[in-house]
Amino acid sequence: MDFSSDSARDLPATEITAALERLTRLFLRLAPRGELSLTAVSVLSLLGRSGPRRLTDLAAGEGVTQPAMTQLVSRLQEAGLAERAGDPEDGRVVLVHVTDAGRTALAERSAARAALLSELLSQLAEAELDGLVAALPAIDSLTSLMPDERPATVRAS
Amino acid sequence: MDFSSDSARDLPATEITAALERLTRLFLRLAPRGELSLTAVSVLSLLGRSGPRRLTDLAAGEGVTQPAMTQLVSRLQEAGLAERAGDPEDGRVVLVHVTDAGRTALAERSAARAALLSELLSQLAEAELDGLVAALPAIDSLTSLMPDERPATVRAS
DNA sequence: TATTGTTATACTCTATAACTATA
DNA sequence: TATAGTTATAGAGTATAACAATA
Repeated sequence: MDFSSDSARDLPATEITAALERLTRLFLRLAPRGELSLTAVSVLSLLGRSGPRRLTDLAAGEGVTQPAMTQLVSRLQEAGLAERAGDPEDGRVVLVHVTDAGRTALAERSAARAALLSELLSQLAEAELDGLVAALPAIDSLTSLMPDERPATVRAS
Repeated sequence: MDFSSDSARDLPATEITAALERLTRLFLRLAPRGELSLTAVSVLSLLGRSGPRRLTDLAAGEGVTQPAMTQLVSRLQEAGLAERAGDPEDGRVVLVHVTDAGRTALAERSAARAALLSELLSQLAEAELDGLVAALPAIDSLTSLMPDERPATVRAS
């Protein structure tokens, strides 16, 4: 094998960007109406994995403003998916917990999404699917490289 | 090589779904504020590639309602990125054109995105980058499999 | 009548600015 | 004073329903 030429390193990021853009659009349109927003999913998922978090930390981690997180948590709370609790060590702090209903909703959503995507994946050629699997490590790395502090406005269409 | 076992076909779609979901979120947060929405980009891109289109066709193709497309085109027009023109053959029809400013804005946005992503890609190991490139055909197929008629509400966080 | 597009209205999610409460 | 969080208000983008104009 020749490791010195034709490296992927030489490929313009433009191609990958374009592909990711189409993929993002596909993924957003895959969502049935009335579902949890991507930020909501991300928050519930984090709370489920790592336990209660401060509202400010959640806002910073998700790249949204503190008021936006206040409102998201309020919506989650009204839906019974999360709860606010005080911090005994600091009266100003709000600790956000995921509820059992929140865990259930998250699991159901994941299953539904996987089913939808599964249907699409089943239409891929074997080689294409292998390619997708080969990309998983890169996706893991990329997403862990994501800076937390970017306060980007997320617009979805 | 063994093509009969350990096929990617056997992998749970759950893993791929989760990875693509994280990737989508990363990509959405990569966007500087005040940018064009994904639908706007998709519309301008289509108009640039294939020429003027009817408003109804654009709405169907983007999976949004006709009123939503009316409003998007109005915003694009106010921003000078697109224009409305009548169809001499059918007085009811509005043909949407991209302007030179629209082409420019699209090109600049693509370049900016590619630059941001490039920075992240440069931090990947060679093998990871190769894996990402290997996934491009699958992403192309997936996005072309996307049904046009899904009227999903697009929520981005 | 059917089709094309717009207007009216409401909802979700976001932002910035101003505010309250605690440290 | 500084920090944590909320409230107030506005804007983008979407939907459904009702409408106008043309075929």
